[in-house]
Amino acid sequence: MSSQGAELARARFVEQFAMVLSDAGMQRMPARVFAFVLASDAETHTAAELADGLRVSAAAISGAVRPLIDMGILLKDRVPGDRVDHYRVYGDDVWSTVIGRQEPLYRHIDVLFTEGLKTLPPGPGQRRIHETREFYRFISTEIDTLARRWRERRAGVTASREPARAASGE
Amino acid sequence: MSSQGAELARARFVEQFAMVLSDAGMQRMPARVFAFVLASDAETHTAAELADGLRVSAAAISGAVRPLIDMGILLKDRVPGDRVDHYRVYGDDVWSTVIGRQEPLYRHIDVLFTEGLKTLPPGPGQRRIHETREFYRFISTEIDTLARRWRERRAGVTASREPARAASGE
DNA sequence: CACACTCTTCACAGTTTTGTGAATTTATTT
DNA sequence: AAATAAATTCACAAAACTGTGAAGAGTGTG
Repeated sequence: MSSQGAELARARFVEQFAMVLSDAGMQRMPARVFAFVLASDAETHTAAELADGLRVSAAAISGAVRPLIDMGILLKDRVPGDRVDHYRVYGDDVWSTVIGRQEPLYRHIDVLFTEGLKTLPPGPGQRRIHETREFYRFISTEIDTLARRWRERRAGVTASREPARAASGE
Repeated sequence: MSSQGAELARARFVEQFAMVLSDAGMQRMPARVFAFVLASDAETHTAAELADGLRVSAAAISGAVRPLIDMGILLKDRVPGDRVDHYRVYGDDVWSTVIGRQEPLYRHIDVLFTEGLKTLPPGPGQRRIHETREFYRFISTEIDTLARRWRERRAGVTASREPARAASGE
């Protein structure tokens, strides 16, 4: 069936999902593309399909897709003989990818705090900033553990719903 | 000494720290106040001090402080006999607080995805969204572990620099 | 109770973001 | 090479966001 209503519901969900990502710091348009790519049934998408599905211009897609590619979340490839780009998510475990790509951010933060600590005079402020640097370092290391544990759990989850199953979620 | 230069350096650091928080989704002004409160040597701050230290208006402080209080990061109290509010960070372990306050967000996300899953027809899209919900649930649970482990590590870090020490950070 | 002072709210101006259509560039086919 | 089609860039209009000054509300003091 795949009625129009169903597609409308999907579009609504994509938008709300995108807002969650947006609140978490991702720019709106890339967030939309990412949400769309996850929630849609196709494995690859042309720019036209994205533009069409999200009801935005080709220009917007072009701009939104680059940061996602830079982040290593999306992959662009063009099959010789076809003259359109095909986008698809990198790897079969997006969230591991997303987790992994945080590292440069934490490196940047560490530099910032280390520089800052050099200029702060001793005192409660310096103490708190030092502790904050330790916190970010802690998170940075824990992220590896987190990624590993996620892969373990994911194996369990995907195993339990192997072939595409019946209807409703849950 | 506490030369003007030193305070200027602190202000610069505060601004950069605030930008990190801002990139991570916190609104700019609350981020500034939070960064300022962490990096300054005082344990409590009046609105006037915040406005002065950040070179912004009292109105801006008023607006910035509310979300921080709502998040449970800042505490406002007024000593009887004084007619100004005094702000200070809640608890002595800010980052545990920050971690803890994520829960409502994850609850919201879970509802959103569960609702969404009801409307998505079976297929790769539904499968990915289901997996994404599992991912968020995973993170949500892991956060408790993370908080506990942070408290452990923090005990070690603070112990090793007990009284405010010499100069440069690290 | 009237005063003094702080905090908050509000309308607004300046700035930044966002997304578009048109023009340009890049790539592919004939 | 010329022609065609897609992707990107660019200038711009619309919308959202920020922070301000001023007015108003709340609170403690004499």
